Amino acid sequence: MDARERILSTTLAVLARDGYSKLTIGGVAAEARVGKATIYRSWPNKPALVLDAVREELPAIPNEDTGDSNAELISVAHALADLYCSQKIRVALPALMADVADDSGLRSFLTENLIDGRKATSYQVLARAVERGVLPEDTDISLILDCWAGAILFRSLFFEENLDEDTVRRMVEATVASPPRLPAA
Amino acid sequence: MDARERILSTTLAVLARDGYSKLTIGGVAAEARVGKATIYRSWPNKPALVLDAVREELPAIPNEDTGDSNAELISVAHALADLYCSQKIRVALPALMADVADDSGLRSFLTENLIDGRKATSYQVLARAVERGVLPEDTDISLILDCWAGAILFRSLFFEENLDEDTVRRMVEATVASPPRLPAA
Amino acid sequence: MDARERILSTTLAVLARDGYSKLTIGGVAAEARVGKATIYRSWPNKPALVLDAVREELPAIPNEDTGDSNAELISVAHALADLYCSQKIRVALPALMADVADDSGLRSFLTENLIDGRKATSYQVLARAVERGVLPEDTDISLILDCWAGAILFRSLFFEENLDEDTVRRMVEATVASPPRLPAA
Amino acid sequence: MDARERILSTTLAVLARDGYSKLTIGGVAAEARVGKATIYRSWPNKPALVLDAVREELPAIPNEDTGDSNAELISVAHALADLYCSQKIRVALPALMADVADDSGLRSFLTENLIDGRKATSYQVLARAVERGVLPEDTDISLILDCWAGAILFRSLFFEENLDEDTVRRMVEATVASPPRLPAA
DNA sequence: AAGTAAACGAGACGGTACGTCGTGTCTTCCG
DNA sequence: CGGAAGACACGACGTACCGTCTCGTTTACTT
Repeated sequence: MDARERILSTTLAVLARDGYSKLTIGGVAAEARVGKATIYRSWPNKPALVLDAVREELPAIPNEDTGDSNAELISVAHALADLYCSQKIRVALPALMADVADDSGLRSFLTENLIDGRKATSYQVLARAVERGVLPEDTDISLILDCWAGAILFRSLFFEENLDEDTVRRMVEATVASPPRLPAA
Repeated sequence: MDARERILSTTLAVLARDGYSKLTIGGVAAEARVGKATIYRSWPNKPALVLDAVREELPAIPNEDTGDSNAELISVAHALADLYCSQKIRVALPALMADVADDSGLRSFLTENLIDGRKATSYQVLARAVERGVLPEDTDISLILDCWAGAILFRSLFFEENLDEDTVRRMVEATVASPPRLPAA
Repeated sequence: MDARERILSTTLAVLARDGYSKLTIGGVAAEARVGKATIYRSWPNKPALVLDAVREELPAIPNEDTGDSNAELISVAHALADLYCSQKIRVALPALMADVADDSGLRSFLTENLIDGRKATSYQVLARAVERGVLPEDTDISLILDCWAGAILFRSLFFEENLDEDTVRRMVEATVASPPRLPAA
Repeated sequence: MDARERILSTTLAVLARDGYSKLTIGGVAAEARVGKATIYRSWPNKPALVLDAVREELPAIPNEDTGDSNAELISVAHALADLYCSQKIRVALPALMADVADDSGLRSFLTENLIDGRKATSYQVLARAVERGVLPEDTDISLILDCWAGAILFRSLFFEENLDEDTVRRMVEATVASPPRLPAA
């Protein structure tokens, strides 16, 4: 087990045990039996380290073409819920968002790694639904996705409440019944 | 101008000028020509101070009964957008959410002060729309509000993008055309 | 029991209980059920207060003319030992000496109140011994007194050791046998 | 020039310039371009730091066997005078004595470092005088030394007066003529 | 007896120093 | 010779007292 692995897994362990604010580069180094410099050689600061540690093994968005767009849409929404309600994300994301405020490089890194890929995948699923006529031509796909993700994240952040399966389904059904449209161009 | 006022207004000024992470209790104290102890006498820590400073003069949710529920719904959504896109909130909210993670007392203080009141007011407006038949009896009002707020906040946080007037309108229209329903009970 | 008395006796009590360094004006005020300003109205600072509190009821130097100068000299030396080994003095004097270093007004107040009077009295006793021929005409009385007081204080300060009765007697006897002389003029 | 040296020499400089009471750990750190933690890593508090800084380069007690015990005794007394009247000691010792009152560990450190060694050396010189018959067999050497040191220190502390050469000589002569004896055992 | 002034308790206030902690850089020394 | 160990400069933390300053509220003296 090389240093990098030990550092990342220790980071996750400390994060889960002590939370983000009590996680310290020095603390992780000590616990991973690693010199601080070894950490700083690979990551410029705490949010970068945490982001790197958290990034992996998060739920992905399913993009299998099953022929049944309704089912696909629901599983996309579920995947979003799984993502934003995962323990790692709940513990680290708010703090990362905050720490990242001073560092636009890190900000885009975060957005690209956690958000953009999943949004692109989700977009493909919804675009397929449009092609199939399940959603109208002028559907504002991006807005739908942000509503879904936003609702999920919002409840997670402020109410410590995860969207349950049924609620996700009702939200998706309502959206499908009448999705937001793109501007008239 | 007494100490409390001087502290709060200095806090807002520093927040706007330097951002949350560079705001320091000692710095605010010095700039407000106040002893640090005077701040600590009234607020236990930085997030509490910032929250208190930020809390005031944020846009409220309009709740006038105009007879036109469609217009009312749109102005509620606009008010939410104004809230979550206000400079104060954008600068402070992510950091507050993060700092608050270790302190459930502060967490509920934040939720109660920034969220709950506005959600309750918004709820009344939507409930009126239900009474008038603009929205169906079994509308999941709370879910609608969290979708709206979530979408707005999500774009603000990750894309530094504020929902423009037209987008808000399209989102509301889609919701009204087919709102999410409450579970079958 | 008026304020002044309450303050002084509380000061002595705190001094005995907590030592000089842990004695604070605010603490004395609280314990004496007195406002801090009431203390500051009468004493400019902590050493002044403590000095005032300590000053009273300290052993005086006996100056009775008994006809037996040898006995008188020994009781003077004993009185010095009693003074510098008294609990009040041991607790407060070093700290007073230190605090007083920045304030020459207070320094002379201390010297005058604690030292000068006793030294003058002691001087009289030794001068009487000179008159009687127990000590030679050119005895350096002042140097004798400073040797005695110095030895006592020195042992008290550095060795936490009080000069016992026998040691005092032997010191005095040696001095009487061959006292230091004044410079040849 | 490493940190330790820089700290100690800065401490001495500040001590001489500003006095003990205005010497601050933070101030020394800033002036020595050193972090406060670096000081606290090596010294637990201000008196320990000052004691360590002051300890070096203080006059030592001469212990050369010249064959002339009278001259040796006088130079011992002179060395004591040089010690207790040295600027470093005058500035720091009273405050050290005071601060040390709460910390018996530091107290013994002080005593051992400043006093005991010199007293032991002085003792040897006087013991040699006893061997040579300059002083009687049953001389209370320790009491002599404490008288000398005490007189010197006493005048330095309370009268800001240093024992001049002649006075030291007269004090020593008187002592030699009739030293205090040990208890009859 | 009422009115007024002084002294008082309580404690907020601006400041200064404290001693601790974490950061990110740098050096030392061991395997 | 790469990496652990940790010293280092820096700066914020939250606490404790300082000495000053308002506040009301007793007291106790004047009228």
